[in-house]
Amino acid sequence: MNGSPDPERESADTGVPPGAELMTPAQVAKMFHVDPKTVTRWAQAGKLTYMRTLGGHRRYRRDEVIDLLRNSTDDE
Amino acid sequence: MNGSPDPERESADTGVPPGAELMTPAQVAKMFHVDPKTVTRWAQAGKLTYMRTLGGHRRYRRDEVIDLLRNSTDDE
DNA sequence: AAACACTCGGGTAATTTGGGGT
DNA sequence: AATGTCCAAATTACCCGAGTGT
Repeated sequence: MNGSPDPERESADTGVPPGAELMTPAQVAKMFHVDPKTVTRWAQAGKLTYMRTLGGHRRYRRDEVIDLLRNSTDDE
Repeated sequence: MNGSPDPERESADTGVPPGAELMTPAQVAKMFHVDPKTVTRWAQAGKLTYMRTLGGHRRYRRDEVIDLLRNSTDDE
């Protein structure tokens, strides 16, 4: 039989470090209470880092959004 | 100083060459923050190479997924 | 053998994209 | 300069029942 016990049946380690999780435009838009289109403009303006799905949709980094939200939520 | 435990140990056990490890649809989906079904569409569209289990389930190359992720990142 | 999570298909809503205009 | 809305096309998300689990 199998000598190995079962060290790991389902490794959840996708290689995605904490803070690198991605968000959809709608998610970010709701956090700022703005239109998703506005979030897109921020991304295009280079104010927000993003990556794209293979279909071309943008995905935003959660940690960066949180950081931006902090800076804007606190009246500078 | 090395905080990293050890990124991979399966290759030593299975004899699979580095970078050739396979990922499930759910794993890939989490990395892109999309639905597993979407990953399937990418595969069907030829945007992602895949193998199949004997039962017909798709498996993706971690190597290629990581590369696609890095290339789609708009980080300058 | 049974149970549970995940994936397979298809089909149909909801979201996103890009450009243009207020 | 910055934001919200309208449009059409494309992409993605959720629904189901049935099969897989290197």
